[in-house]
Order: sequence, then structure tokens, then C-alpha cells
Amino acid sequence: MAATLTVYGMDDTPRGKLLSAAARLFRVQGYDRTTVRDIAAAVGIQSGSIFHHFASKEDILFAVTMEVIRFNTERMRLATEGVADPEQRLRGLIRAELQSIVGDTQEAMIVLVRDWRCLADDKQKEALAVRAVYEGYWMQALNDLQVEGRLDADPMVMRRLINGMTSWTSNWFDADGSLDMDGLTEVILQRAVTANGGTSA
Amino acid sequence: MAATLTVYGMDDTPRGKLLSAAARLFRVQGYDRTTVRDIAAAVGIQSGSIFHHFASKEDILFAVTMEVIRFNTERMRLATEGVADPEQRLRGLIRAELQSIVGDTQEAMIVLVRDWRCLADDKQKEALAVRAVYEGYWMQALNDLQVEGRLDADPMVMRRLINGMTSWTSNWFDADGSLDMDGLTEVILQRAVTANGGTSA
Amino acid sequence: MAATLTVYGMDDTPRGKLLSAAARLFRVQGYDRTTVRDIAAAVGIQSGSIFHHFASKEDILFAVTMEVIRFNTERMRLATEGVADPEQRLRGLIRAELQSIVGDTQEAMIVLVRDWRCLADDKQKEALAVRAVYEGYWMQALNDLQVEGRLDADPMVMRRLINGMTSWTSNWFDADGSLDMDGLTEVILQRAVTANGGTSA
Amino acid sequence: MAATLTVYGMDDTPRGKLLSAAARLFRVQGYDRTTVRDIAAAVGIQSGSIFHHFASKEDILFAVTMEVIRFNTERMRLATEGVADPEQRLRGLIRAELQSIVGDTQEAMIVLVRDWRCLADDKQKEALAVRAVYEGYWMQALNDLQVEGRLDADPMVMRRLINGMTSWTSNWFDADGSLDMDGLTEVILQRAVTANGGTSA
DNA sequence: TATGAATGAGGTTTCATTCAT
DNA sequence: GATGAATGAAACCTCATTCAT
Repeated sequence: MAATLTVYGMDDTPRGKLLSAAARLFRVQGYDRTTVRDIAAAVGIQSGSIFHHFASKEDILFAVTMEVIRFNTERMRLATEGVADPEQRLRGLIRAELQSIVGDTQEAMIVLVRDWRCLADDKQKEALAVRAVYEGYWMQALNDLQVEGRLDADPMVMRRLINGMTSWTSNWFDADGSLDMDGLTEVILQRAVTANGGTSA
Repeated sequence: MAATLTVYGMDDTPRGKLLSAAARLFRVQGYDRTTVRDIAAAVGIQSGSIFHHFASKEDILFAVTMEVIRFNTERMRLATEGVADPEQRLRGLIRAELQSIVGDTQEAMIVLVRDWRCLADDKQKEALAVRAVYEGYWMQALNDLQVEGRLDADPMVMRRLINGMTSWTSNWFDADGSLDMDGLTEVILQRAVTANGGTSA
Repeated sequence: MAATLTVYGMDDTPRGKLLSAAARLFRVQGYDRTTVRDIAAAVGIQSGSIFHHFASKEDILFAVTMEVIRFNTERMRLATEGVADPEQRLRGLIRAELQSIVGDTQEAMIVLVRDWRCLADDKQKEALAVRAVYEGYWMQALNDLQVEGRLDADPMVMRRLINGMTSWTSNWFDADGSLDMDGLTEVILQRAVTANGGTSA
Repeated sequence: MAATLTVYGMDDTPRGKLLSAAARLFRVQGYDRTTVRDIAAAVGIQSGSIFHHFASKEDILFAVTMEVIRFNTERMRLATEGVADPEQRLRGLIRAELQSIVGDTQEAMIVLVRDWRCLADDKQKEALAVRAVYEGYWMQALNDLQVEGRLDADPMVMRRLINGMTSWTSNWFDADGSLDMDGLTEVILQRAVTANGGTSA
């Protein structure tokens, strides 16, 4: 499904190429250890030229952050839209979040988590506002599931536990291993949904 | 139980005080954004004097890392030693890991996860070797549990999922909230252990 | 009298608007702290377009300098032309110089004094050559006054003292204050011309 | 009299040497055109080392400013202290101000006038507060002179005119010329004091 | 003429580390 | 052990100027 989407701002324009290169470098080296020279070199321009596209180094981090949040929020919307069964919706959300963490936006997601604190407070707030929509999809699905008696923990706590499980996959999941993304989705889903209602698998 | 332990190297000596101060500063600001001047100021000495105690700034990070790994490995040993029931052992491990992440070694644990990549490769290897013992306790408990048919997923995958859940608590767990550490331990434990006879596998 | 004059090059053409904007910005921020982007923005074009009108940033400063020198030299000519009495001529010169410093060419005059050193040596010489005519009007009046025994100091020194008094007004004179430009002219004139028969010399 | 004074902070210490070198460079090239590398090179250290002595480049300008204001305020005090005759006091003030502008603090005084605007607003205010004492000596002398009927203009205006005359000397006065500093002092004094009361000369 | 992306030299400042005292 | 001045490399960023479109 996500195959038809592209990360909005990471296109063929100079700005887009800068953003992709920065996301990769930030992931590999960390934000603080990535110099603007590194980024410039990665797209074949001089370091000074970066500042025609971004006001500051932090502004690049912010742009990466915002793009990936917006993109993944859109992905969550698509994953849940028109799906009535909350378990099915939750499955879609888990699958989509895994996709974002170990799949197409992998680079940026790791940066998002690890270098979050490198953003100034006001930038953090701005990003969190957009992020709220994203979390809304999750809470809706989990609350609906609870109403149906198929969730055996507090929805908020459950969201945090799932978030921990999905985030951490960036440290170990191997796309070429014996467990694929769909398989992992089911394993995680089972941590949340009670057996008795009879789910799927 | 942890009350009688102290992190080995973080004592009253100049070196120990330096280590505690560094762990805190690293957690709040990140390793890269913490200057040796910051650390020196925090214990009331001049920045040049630090180099009588540590060979380099990275050496401080390494020392923090090793101390906290050793300390928590010891804690895992105490939590499982002499406990026969694997579920009981797993409960102890979860409880201990939560304690390390949101409790007494909180500062250093966050640093350990987030600033891991700031260590040179050989230092990382050295630390991983010690870490292996730590992970051994987990795998033993999970394997035992599987043998008894009370684990409904692959032990290795399950360890990773638990690790994700516990690590992520540093982003949200509030010791003063309605859910305490024991309660959280049970919620996490239930994600791993099947009710009775085991459902799937 | 100056009402019918306009600073030659500061007209409605793109070049003229650029010059006016530059003069103002130079005065407020200083030459070095004014960027070509500032100047371009002030007239609503892009910074690159400036170089279709001027060869360099320094060239803009030079143009401002030359325009204001030429304009004020012309003003001095008008102020003295056909006036026989040297005291009357001196009065006209003082009035005209005050007008240039705190009146219509205020912006550029301050720049002229303060950012003079930002011009390359050859540009300075070129400007000084034009400036010589300007100073000629002064020396003629002061020399004539001395011949009549109505100047109580060396003409050259007197010119410098007057120049100091007039230049400095940019730091304090308030057009809305109780002392107007004509009043100030008389006060300054009295510093130079002896009451009647001349006191000392 | 000033021969026994030294500019307080411009001594043999690293900081003092930096200050002297900076004052000279600022005068010759202007503040904006002087790089910290220039200043460092002038005293034989690396540019980075400057920041052990001053927090920023602007801080150096501020220090130069404050030193010269304090020093010359002290000089004004010495020039007027215990002198009863206001004309005599005024003579001392003019002589002292000339001394500061074309004599020992020449470098810094030119900088003070020309690069004043390079100081941030709060720094300007701080300096102005100290400067107020300096101006106080002038106003006292001029007011006293007016009371005695020996001043033929408003004291405040007269101070400004004198200030203009003395400041401007930096553009023309030649210590080796036919007019020496004492002679110039008398010429300027005569611009202020009325002849009738019988002054001196 | 106008644009705006790119240049590239150079600016101020930071900071881990050294070392004479 | 401690100090604090000094180093020197490298960081982010600025800006006059160029040039293809």
C-alpha cells in the first residue's frame, strides 16, 4: 500500500536530495557528529550552499523530522481508513509502524527517536502537534478494542508497550531473517489482543 | 534488594564523583553536547584536571558504560540465583531491568542506549562481551519457560520484544503515576507467559 | 533653497532607488554590516541583480559618496554665489553645511564621514579631488574675512573647528528642539567672527 | 599630569596586551574589518586562545571602550579638582580632552566614537552610565562660567560645539605642526569664553 | 535586465587535550 | 594531583560575487 507514496519533501530537487542525504548521515553518525560539510559532500555541493536551502543545520533536522512524521501519519490514516474491525485496524497500524521503522523511512525514524533532543524546544512542540494525529489513530483502535473486551491492559500503557516493541526492532530486525514483517506483526499483535475472542493469525 | 548494592565505581572518590556527574550530564545533554568543562564544573575542578583521572572524554563514557553493565549484570544474577520456577525468574529479570532503566541506574542506562555509538568499535566489543553474561540470564529463563510450554513465541524474539518494552519506559514511565513498577512488571510478564496450557507457539 | 535641488543620481531609476536605499542602510547599520541582500531587499529585487547596476558593493558606497559631495558642492556654490560680504557668505556656508548634515543629505553625510575608510585609496583620492572645490568656497570666505580683520584665528584652523562643530551635530541636533537650524547657524558663526573690530588674532 | 597615569587595564598581562593591540587594529581598520585572527597574531597567540580572556570579539570592544572612558574620566577629575576658577577648569578640560583624542588614548578614542554602534544596546547603556560622570565635569564648569556671565551661549549647546571641535581634531591635528596642543587649547577656549570679562591667554 | 542557485574564502567560536608551574 | 593558559583543528555560518537560464 505504501508503495504508491513517497516521502513528500524527499524528491529530486536539491532540497529533497539534501534531506535524504542528511537523514542517512544522521542515522549512521548521529546528528551532532554529522557536519554540514558531510551533508554537502554527499550531494556534491559546497558547505556554504546548504544555507540557500536551510537556515541552519538544526533546520535540516527539523525538516527531516517533519517530513517523516507527516509521511507516516498519512500512512497510518491509509492503514485504518474504512476498516471497521478494531483488531484489523490495530494489525494495520503495527504493520505500518514496522514498515516505517525497518522499511522505507528507517533512516529518518531512527534519527527521530535518537536525535529528538537536538531540536530546540519550540521545534519539538511544533513536531509534537503533528505527531498527535498519528497517536490518535492508535488510541482510537485500542480504545475500540477495549470496548469489545479484547484488550487485556490499559490502552495507553498498551500503546507504550507496542511502541517500545516496534521502536526496538531497529536494533535487531533483519529483513532477510526467518521472521518477516508480517510474521512479526502477528507476534506483536498477540501481545495485545486477548485469545478468547478468537482473533486471526 | 538493590538497596544494598552500589554502582561499583561511582563512589566518593574523585573518580567516582566524576563518573556520577558525567552520567547525569550525558543523560540530560547527550554525550556529544557535554563538554569536559561541564563535567569538571559539576564536581568543582578545572577541566585540565580531569585528565589525571581519565585518559580521554571517551574513556569517561566507556567507564560509565562498563560500570552500569557490570552493576546490572550482578543485579540479574541476584534476581535469578536459586529461583527454580522460570516464570518467577523472568518476573525477577523484568523487575530488575525496569529498576535499572527507570530507577537507580536510570541516568547511565539511557546513556548506554543512546550514546552507544559514540564508543569506538573496540570499546563496543569489550562492553558487549560483558553484556553477554547479562543476556545469558534472560535466555536461560526464556528457554526454560518454552520447554515448559509456557512461552508463546520464539525465545530470542521474545527477549527482543521485552527489551523494547522495558527500554522504552524511559520515555514515559512515571514513578508517581497510578501504575507502579511491580504493576508494570506484571503487565509485561503477561505479554510473554501463556495463561496456563499455552495457546499458540 | 535646497528645496529645488535633488541629489543628482538619487532619482526614480532602479539605480537611483538603490542608491537611496543603500545610503539609509549604510547610515543605520554601517557599510560593513549592510549586506547586498539588505540593499536588494529594500528595493524589492534579488541580490544578484544589483550587479547589473553596480560593479561591486564598494562601488555603491563610492557612488553615494560622489553624489553627496557633488550635490553639496553645488549647494555651497549657490550659497555663496554673488554674495559680496564674507560674513554673509560664511553664514550661508554654515547654514548649508548644517542643512547637509542634519537635513536632506543627512544619511549620506554620516556615511561619508564614518565609512570613508571603507573606500579603496584610489577612490578616496578621486573623491577628495571633487571635495577640494567644496573646501575652496570655505577658504575663500574665511580668508576674505581675515583680510577684513574680522576673524580671530587662523583660517585653516578655523575651518577645521567649524567642520568639527557642524559634523558633530549629527550626534545631537534635534530639528524639533528649541534651537532651530538658523539659530544654530548664528551660534556657530559667532565662534568665528569677531564682534566688530576684532579682539585677538 | 597624565604622565603618571596608565590606562588601567592595558598593562603587561596577556589581557592588557590584547587590549592595546585590539585598540590599535580597531582604529586602523575599524572594528568590523579587524578579525580575531588579526588581534591574536598581533600578540603572538592563536585565535582560539583569545577566548580565554574575552567571551567574544564584541567583549574586547567593550573592554577597550570601558577602559578608555574610565581612564579619561579620571583624567577629567584630576584636571578640575581643586580648581576654583571655572575658566581655568574649562581650560583644563579642553586640554585634557585634546590629550585624550590626539595623545595617549588616541587609538581608543577614535574607536570609541566610530565603532560605538557596534556595541549591543545593553553594553552601550552600561558605558553611557560611566560616561555621565565625565560629562558632569564639563557641565559644572560651563554652568559656573555662565553664572559669572562669561559664557555667551547655552552651556549644553556649547558643550556639544566644543565636543565637535575636539573630536574632529583626530582628522587633522598634527603634533609636529606649528600649532601645539596648548595653543589649540587656547583657540578653542576663546570660542567659549567671552572677551569682556578679561580671560587669559 | 532579472533570477536564484552555487561558490569559496573567510569569519567567529568551540573544545578536547597538553603542559609548565 | 591540580591549575589554567595555550593550542590547533574543526565546527557552523556569512556573504560578495558569478553565471546559466
